[in-house]
Amino acid sequence: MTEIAKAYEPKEVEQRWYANWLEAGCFKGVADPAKEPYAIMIPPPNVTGMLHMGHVLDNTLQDIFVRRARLEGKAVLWQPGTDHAGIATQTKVEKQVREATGQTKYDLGREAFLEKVWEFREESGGVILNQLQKLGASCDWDRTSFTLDEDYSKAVLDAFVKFYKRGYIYRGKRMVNWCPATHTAISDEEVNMKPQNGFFYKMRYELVQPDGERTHLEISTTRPETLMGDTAVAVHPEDERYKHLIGKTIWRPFPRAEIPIIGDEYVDREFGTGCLKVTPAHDKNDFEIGQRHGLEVIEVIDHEGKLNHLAGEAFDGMDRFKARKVAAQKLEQMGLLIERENYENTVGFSERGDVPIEPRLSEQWFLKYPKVEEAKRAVENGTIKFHPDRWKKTYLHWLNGIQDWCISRQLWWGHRIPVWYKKDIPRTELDFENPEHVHVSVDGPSDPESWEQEEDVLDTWASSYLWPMANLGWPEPTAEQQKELDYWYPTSTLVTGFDIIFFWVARMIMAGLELYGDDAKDLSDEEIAKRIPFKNIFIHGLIRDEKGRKMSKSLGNSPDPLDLIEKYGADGLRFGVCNIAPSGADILFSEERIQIGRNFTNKLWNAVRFRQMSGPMADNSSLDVIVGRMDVSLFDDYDHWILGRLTNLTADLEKCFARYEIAPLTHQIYAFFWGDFCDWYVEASKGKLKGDAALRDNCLAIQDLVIRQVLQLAHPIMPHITEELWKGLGYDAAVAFIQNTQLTAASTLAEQVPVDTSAVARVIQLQELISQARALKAQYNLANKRDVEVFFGAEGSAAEVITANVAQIKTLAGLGQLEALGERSSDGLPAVVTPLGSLYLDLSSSIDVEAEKARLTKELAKLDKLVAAGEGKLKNQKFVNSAPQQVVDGARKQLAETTEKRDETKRILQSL
RNA sequence: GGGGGCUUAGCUCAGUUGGUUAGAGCGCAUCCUUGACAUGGAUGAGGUCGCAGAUUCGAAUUCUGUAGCUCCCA
Repeated sequence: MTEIAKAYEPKEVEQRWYANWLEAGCFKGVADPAKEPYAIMIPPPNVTGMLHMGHVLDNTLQDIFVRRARLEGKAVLWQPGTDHAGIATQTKVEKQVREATGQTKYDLGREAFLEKVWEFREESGGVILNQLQKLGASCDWDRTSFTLDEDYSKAVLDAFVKFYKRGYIYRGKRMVNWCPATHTAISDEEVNMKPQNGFFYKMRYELVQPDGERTHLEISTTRPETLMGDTAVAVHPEDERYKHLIGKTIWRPFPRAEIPIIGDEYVDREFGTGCLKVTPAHDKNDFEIGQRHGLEVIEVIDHEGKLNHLAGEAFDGMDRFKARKVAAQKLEQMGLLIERENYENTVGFSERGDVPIEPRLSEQWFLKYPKVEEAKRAVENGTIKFHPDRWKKTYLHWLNGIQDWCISRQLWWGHRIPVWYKKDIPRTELDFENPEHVHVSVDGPSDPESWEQEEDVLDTWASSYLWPMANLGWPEPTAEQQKELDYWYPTSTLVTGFDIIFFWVARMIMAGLELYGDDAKDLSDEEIAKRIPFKNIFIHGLIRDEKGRKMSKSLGNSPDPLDLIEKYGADGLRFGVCNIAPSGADILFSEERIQIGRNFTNKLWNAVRFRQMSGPMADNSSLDVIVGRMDVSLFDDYDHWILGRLTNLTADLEKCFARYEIAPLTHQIYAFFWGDFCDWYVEASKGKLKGDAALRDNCLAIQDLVIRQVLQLAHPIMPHITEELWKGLGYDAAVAFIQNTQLTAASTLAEQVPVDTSAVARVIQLQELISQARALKAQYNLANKRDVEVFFGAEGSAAEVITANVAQIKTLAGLGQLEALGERSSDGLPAVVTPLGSLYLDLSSSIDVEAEKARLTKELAKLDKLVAAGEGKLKNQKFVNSAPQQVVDGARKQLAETTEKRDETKRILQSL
């Protein structure tokens, strides 16, 4: 730091230090039995994704945790990597290919298409990781992992095979959420419910045998396009209106067919007409009703969301939304449509395809979740802790109503399911119990030519749920990997957003419990503690825009983090993001709100710059050396005070980390450094720095100590600037990088530096006095005059405090003279009352008596109220008897002070 | 329908187990380019802590009810 720029220029500093760190191998995770391990597995971003604000938040928090852990002397591993993001990546490449050549993936074929995807991933797969480096992320990049890496893939298949052999995985024809845009099944968690404006159609189906009263039944539906697949009409079995019709039949209007009327308790009598058309092929509930009553399942909508020939010739090949209108028209023409009313209902949308999902019957692979009870127990008994704690309710609630997970996807990009079918046996005749029919293994059959592999791949989450263990060498660790597993697993903390508690967090826990270790039915608490993937889960909110809307490309409300880094610096952005990251669910983001980060880095920069300008640099190589430069006999009240505050800050931050309370971090550091250190301590020091050399050097040693500690405390949040300043002030003489130093604990600090607590109390009084003096000056538009003369009316100990600190008071309040009032008359002088007695402004002329009277009258009223409140409280015997002694004493002291201030204010007012 | 969360200054939010006179940042007003910093300094205005009860000597904080907003699940 030879050339000191006036403003901090982050760009060059950040690039330089990041390169230095990489070169020195600062981020390497080295298992060291002498140290406590601390490991975080990154939530893998999509391999083809771009950095967005959500990543910035998530990774800044992780970096804060791991950098703090290093300063606490732990061995740290932050494992980076990406996942293959099945649907997202495949659709992206499909689109690219289509735009470039007009070809579909079917034109290319499976292998050629996958080559294209791999090419795409080679080009863009590293982008997001480079972006994380710009943010300063201290991951062990040598370990960068990808869910389709060879070893990782083996782990995924191995898990599948183990689950299959243990009976957790099965194949079945079920209703799934079908995405007609991406042609694949998706899990319940990938369906977003959105309110939609549509119509509620009321129509009539003709009874085959009229019951005398009526010839038709009225039926309500939002989806008339499915009526061609109706195979029954259901009523509630106890519905007086209809129950006599159960067992009779009714005409489906088109294709015209006689279908049964059935009784089923699922039907809500109050809803609509109380008659429900049942389409088992295209509605989950209808399917279940169909199962109960043995109904025929007629599929009339295909995988693309188009109707097929079973819907009738007129509809064959028609899109489902068009078919809805056409079906309604047709009903109208037939005189069967009674009314069409506006209706808002919620419709499930495919997260990836962003089209309404189509419930569809299809052959899929399912995973029955293992170790659900243990997964609950681990969280209930605190083996795994959520931070904030309340998220465990969400987790437990989900586990209580958990349904089997559809893990197959009709995609090509992903882990192809390791199941082979014998070629000469028709699929419908396969016996899954017979290994001659169906082969399940990681490596496949020894005679692959006589087998056909399952076409489907696994859901991406069915690979990333192994992330913590597979990255460390599970399931077949080498001797070296075994050591790593023993050392790092279970990992320390998982940092992620609440939106993937179901998708990922819970599944990782269950996978770990089932797979990490031998096959076991019931697990003891001890075994659970060994198998869990992580011990702590830090849940943060989602970043939204300033109006609370989700950030999205289409709204254009999502800033590019790289632009923000360009403008504010990575450290500024990190500080800003950390500063607005409360524990609540949503974080409203606006650029305005992160400017504080840039401002703070600049403040830090300039304060250190001022330290350099204030006097000669001295040996800063260690805490002991700096303490050795200090001379307690020269300490003034401010010296004691700032060191006391520094110890408090250190202790407060220790508490924050221990409790996973991240929100207060930046506030604490900001308030101490800007408020206490710069605004008070440095300002109070300015006189000393120009005077006596011994006093000056003592003061500089204290500043060096404070800055050193603050740089360490702030380093996890702002790694680059703190490293630069660390070197700039020569703290690096013994250890090259700040991250390799030990953070001094609050308890050690308290032992090293003597703090006179009575001095701390005096400074608080002095600050009040100085603020009052400044306010008095401002009242008379003298705020910026530095030669103002002020008298103080204090006597006794208060006068001693003022006299001892007269230089600092003059500097801080900007006074030319500060003398005892003595024999002078204070009549007519503007005055303020402080904890150390009254101050009088020497301004006999040009005083606005009326304004002064008004101000003091207002002040007096306020004080009267406070005195009354205090007296009332102390008159209350119950309060005096039952409140703790210190509270009562405090109230007495408070009242005494307030009363004195009130009386003094009254006296001054009367003297005017 | 089930579950969670929120409601404190104009805005965004802190407020630890109830305890002295409820805080911060931004914004606003007034003044200031004095040799660290205008990405700055000083001062000030601004709050019946959603509403109604209850417990308590004492409630922003605990409990009950209630209103509004929001998220998740069905």
